[in-house]
Amino acid sequence: MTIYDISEKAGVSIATVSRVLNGSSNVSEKTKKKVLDVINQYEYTPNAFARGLGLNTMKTIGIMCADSSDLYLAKAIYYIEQKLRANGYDSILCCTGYELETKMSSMNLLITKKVDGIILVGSNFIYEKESDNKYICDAATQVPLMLLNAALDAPNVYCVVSDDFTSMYDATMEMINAGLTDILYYYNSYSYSGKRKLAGFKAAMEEKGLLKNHSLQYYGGSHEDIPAMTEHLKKLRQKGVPFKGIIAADDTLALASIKYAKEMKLKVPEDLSIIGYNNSMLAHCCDPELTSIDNKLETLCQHLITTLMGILGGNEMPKKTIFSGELIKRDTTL
Amino acid sequence: MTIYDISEKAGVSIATVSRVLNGSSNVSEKTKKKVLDVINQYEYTPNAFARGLGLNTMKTIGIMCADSSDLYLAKAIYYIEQKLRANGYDSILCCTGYELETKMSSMNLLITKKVDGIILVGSNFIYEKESDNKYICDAATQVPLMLLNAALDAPNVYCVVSDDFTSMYDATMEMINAGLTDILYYYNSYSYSGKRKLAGFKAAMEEKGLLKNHSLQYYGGSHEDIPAMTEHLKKLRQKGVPFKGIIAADDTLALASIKYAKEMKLKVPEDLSIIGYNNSMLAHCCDPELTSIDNKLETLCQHLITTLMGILGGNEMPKKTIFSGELIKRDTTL
DNA sequence: GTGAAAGCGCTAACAG
DNA sequence: CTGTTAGCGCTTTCAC
Repeated sequence: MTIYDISEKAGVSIATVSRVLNGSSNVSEKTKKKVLDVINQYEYTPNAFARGLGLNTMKTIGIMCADSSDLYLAKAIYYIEQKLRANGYDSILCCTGYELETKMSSMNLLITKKVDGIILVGSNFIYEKESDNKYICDAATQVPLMLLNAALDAPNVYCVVSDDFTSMYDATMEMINAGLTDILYYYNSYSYSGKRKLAGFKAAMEEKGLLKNHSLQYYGGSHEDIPAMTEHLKKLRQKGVPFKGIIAADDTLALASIKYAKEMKLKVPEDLSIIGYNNSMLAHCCDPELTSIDNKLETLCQHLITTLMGILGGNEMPKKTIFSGELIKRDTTL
Repeated sequence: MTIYDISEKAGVSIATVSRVLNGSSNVSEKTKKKVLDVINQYEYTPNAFARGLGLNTMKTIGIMCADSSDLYLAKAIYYIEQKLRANGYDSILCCTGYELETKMSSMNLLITKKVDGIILVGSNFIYEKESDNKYICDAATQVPLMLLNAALDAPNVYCVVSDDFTSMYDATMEMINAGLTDILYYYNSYSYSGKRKLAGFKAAMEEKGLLKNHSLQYYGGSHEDIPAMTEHLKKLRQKGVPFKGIIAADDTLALASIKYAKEMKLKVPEDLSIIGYNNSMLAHCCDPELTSIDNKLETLCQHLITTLMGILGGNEMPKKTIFSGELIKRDTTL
């Protein structure tokens, strides 16, 4: 069933059918109804490929994320997909993994598929070495590139970020002001936002003259392996590293910290204060419940989509937007 | 840059270019190289829309899931997307929500977009009322429909399921054999697999003559609201419902059960045994760590994709495949 | 082994 | 207000 069949059965030209299909003006109510009746009768729907060819768009946006099963990324994808569809766009999802090479090939694939834009979810797409970010700039010559929680200054790339630096700075200050001096920063990523968080922590600690050699503790294992993280902390303690507070770059790491406290018979927060990041569902999963930084993910996503729609609509849009986070206090801090 | 440009620059016809592009036979090595050189030189890539129009496929599969941020569904999506791409297919993701109406509209959208197949992730797409499943059967007249952890006997729909009945039956028996008699089944879904699990529990309990009126406890609130689940259990105890064991249809519910035990100063597993379902990362998030049923999600996904690829390749494939689960014992059971 | 040409189904400019 | 027609870029017979 094509537009030709419909036009024939309705006794009009294909142009007229196309017009009613696209809600175009300048069709008399009468013929409009006539056409619509035939369309409904035969349950005709236009061929998306043909339309795509003519319009040079199929109204789809590529979403890239390293791992869609990561709690935080999954939530972001959920928001983004919903909001895109509310704007008449579909999403092609690409779980790229954490390797540059697979990211590049996913990017190419999306470009080849002629998506209208690409959203990079999460800060791990930006690399230290400028040349490693070339794949993003290249892609941006073809379609608008949106970064969620990452920043890159290049033509046609737009960033929406949470102010991780300030969030972390404030959280650290809060812990310091509660009287703690030995505070550990426990992190597992050198991504864009990872570095911002770390900088926020360092700034606060240095300001108070509390930063020590051992203050920064990097965990290099699997992102989901909580027992391994706990083990890592135990080793630290065995080595004699002292700490009364842990600020984690991620709720998972914070959860591992709570487990660690339990295994060491430390009371939380009396013996050990803990702050997490992301304010994910995990914050409710533990005992005591986790104090965590909320970075307003839904707001970020909403803004990102609004921006993208603006760009696709041909409007000038801000290249970078920053939202501030908020510390949600629960029971792992004094 | 089109195939015409290439053909011109290479001094051949577009047909020849098309042939080398599609790795067709019957092109002399010499002209092949000539064409390839031009293609590489201009970094030409064929227009996916035009190709789609001609071939009537763009090699994309629609993935529907109620909520991509649900821990279990997110994992499934991750596996599925990766395996699809490994087979040369892309995924269009649709987060449908839990309403029938939005599911139907998502389904239509995917059909309209002319995907090559649709995967329904999770058992909440199948309804009690047969007429409510019509949207699936209708869609299946257009493209193959794959159900993950759900079953529906209809033409062109294929199911890959975990044997939830047996998994739950075995787990229940195990708890009974450990000496418990007052066991609560705590669930939050009447989906296909939800009902299978429930049936497994009931079968075991009835077999031992232990099923009581209050054995089955339904939680109707938000899927992520752990405090609400905990509260629900407290109310139950206040009402005088006795239980020494909880079998949860979901790790989240099990986690809430652990929280409940803590708040009531009950020792786990001595005073209260708990078994969860899905063996998600949550099982490691709690203290004590959660005994949970693993339903081999990756295996299911792998098989589902293999089956789908077979169908798309024109092969006869099994309409329903069942895998069995496994109880992973940790510290919430005796 | 290669080229010419007929679609694929739709949109949009142009003519009436 | 409606119809005619020329693409959109590729695949695929069918000749040569």
